[in-house]
Amino acid sequence: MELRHLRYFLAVGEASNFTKAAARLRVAQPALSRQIQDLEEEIGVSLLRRSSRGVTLTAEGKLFLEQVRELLKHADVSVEKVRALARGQYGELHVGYAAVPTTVILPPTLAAFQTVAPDVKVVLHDFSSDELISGLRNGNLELAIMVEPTAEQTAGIEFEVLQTSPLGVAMSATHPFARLKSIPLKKLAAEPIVGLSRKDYPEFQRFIDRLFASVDVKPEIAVECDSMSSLITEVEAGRGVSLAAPIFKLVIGKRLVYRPLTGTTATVSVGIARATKGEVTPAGERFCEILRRKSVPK
Amino acid sequence: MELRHLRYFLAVGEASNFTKAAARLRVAQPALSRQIQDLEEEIGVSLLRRSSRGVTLTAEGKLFLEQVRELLKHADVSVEKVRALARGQYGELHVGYAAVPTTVILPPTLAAFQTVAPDVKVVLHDFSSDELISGLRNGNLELAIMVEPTAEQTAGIEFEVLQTSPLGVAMSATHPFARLKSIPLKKLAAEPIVGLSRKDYPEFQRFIDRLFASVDVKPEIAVECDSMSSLITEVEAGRGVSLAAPIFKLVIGKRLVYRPLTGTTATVSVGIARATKGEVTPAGERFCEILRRKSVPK
DNA sequence: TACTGCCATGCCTTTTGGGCATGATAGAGT
DNA sequence: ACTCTATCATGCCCAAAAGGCATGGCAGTA
Repeated sequence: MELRHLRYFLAVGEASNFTKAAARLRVAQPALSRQIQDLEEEIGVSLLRRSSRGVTLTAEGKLFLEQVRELLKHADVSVEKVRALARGQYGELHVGYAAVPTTVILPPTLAAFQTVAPDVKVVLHDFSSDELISGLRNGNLELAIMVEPTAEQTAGIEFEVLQTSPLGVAMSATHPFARLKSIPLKKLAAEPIVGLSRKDYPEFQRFIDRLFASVDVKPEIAVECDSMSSLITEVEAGRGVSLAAPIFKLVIGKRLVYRPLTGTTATVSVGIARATKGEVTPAGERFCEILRRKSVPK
Repeated sequence: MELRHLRYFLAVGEASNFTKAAARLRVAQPALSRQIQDLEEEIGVSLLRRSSRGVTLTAEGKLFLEQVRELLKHADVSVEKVRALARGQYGELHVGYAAVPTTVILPPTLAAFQTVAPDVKVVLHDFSSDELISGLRNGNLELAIMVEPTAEQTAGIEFEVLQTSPLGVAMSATHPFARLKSIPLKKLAAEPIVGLSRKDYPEFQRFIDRLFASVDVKPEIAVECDSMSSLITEVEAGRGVSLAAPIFKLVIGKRLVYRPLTGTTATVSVGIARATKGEVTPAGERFCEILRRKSVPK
């Protein structure tokens, strides 16, 4: 039994007439006749009652016709799904992201992506840097949108910068720094700093080190937080100030005050990370394209 | 695209190796290679990654393989269903029945049928004679197990007798007849009779007429009931006595008393009715066979 | 380096689907 | 009643396509 038999049977069943069905199928009537005979012989059941005024379906034929309709539909849909997957318009896309640095780009990217590829299920994973990297390595994540990882993390990981921003400082409104328009690096160096956990965010530690190397100080890390919300709470409570990028303003609301950092040219970059060996699906590629487009500062 | 392509792809996908898949399919490896190439070309997506150590599925290939598994399974099941339908082991069987006359034969028949054809959904319809006949005529019923219909009803209906029984009389325990061992027809003729409605059970009226023609009396029909339970209630209440077959004893419990009727050789027959033109499915035929077997008095 | 296992390609054979002409049949129209 | 016409089946032939065999290219392995 081949799909041809089923297609032919469907045509005959719907037309109740070999001649017309044959015309619709663009084959000669005898050829069609043969194929249907072969089909009936193979399944061993007579599906049609022939008369000199057309054909009618037997009970078995009716049942089979239903089944054949479903079957051919299923076949079409299957092929279409595979094609859509290849075009990046079907499937699942697991995207990891660092919540704070992506507050601006991620929502419009998602929206744009969903209009372009509505049948792709985007699964978002809000992870720490460390979890993002290991997610990429073990294949649970296809892409991660995150702060540039450190050299150790980068093994087997590709990183593509999307946006680079200057640095700033976040502090509680009652902190003395809040009266300044901007904070010089030297002043910051003397202040206790609320940081991110070494374990989950190794790049933070490295970054701090490099930043303060220029002024030859090792700042005091007052506390290491394992999430942004804890960090904000700690800063608000006055345990210290925090390094931040301008985007940080969006998530601190009125709880904290943000001031630019001067006396340094250091910047922080956000971008797309992916496993060097990991295959990126067409859907992933599309997602990246949109990300790049949305990242161009207007 | 033909089922062959799908079968071949399934084999290759499962073996991850053309050569082995070809062996399993009993075709030469190059032939298989070609078919898979054709398949990939047709759907326009590469499904396999060839290497010199076998093949691996691409993401698209994995998706397609799943689909193909379902599809081929579905095809098998469909054919099997059609064959089962042809063998009378699948489908729906609408059987109408007269509740009282079939109390003995129907349950064991159903039980036997369900062990023989477990995948046939038997749909039972407890109808009046009139409803049974029209059900057969309009095709809602394939078979009906009922009391022999009258000549008018029989147009376009075939009837096959299963069991014939003598007649008796049912009455309340306090009725004077209850003290007799049997009731002569002549005595019955003088008694008010509780009958069945002319509309729903036309054969009842005819039957009464023929029965009493021999003694040349027109009995008084005290009340016409439209169901057996009403009839029993009326008889129990003393509105009159009722004609009955021995089987009636099973449904009256201790509410009524049953006595044989003498002075007549009249009998009542129960059997299978079907539409002369209506096609009886193989399942229906099987059901009839079992009915016949179960109807042979032991 | 030779070897082995794998898949692809080229060429030929076999199978089979399909076209054309024609036959058989039964209802419709005259 | 007879022809006409529409319908499906059959016989025969051809062409397309599936399949087989031999072989080639490639990569990991002994």
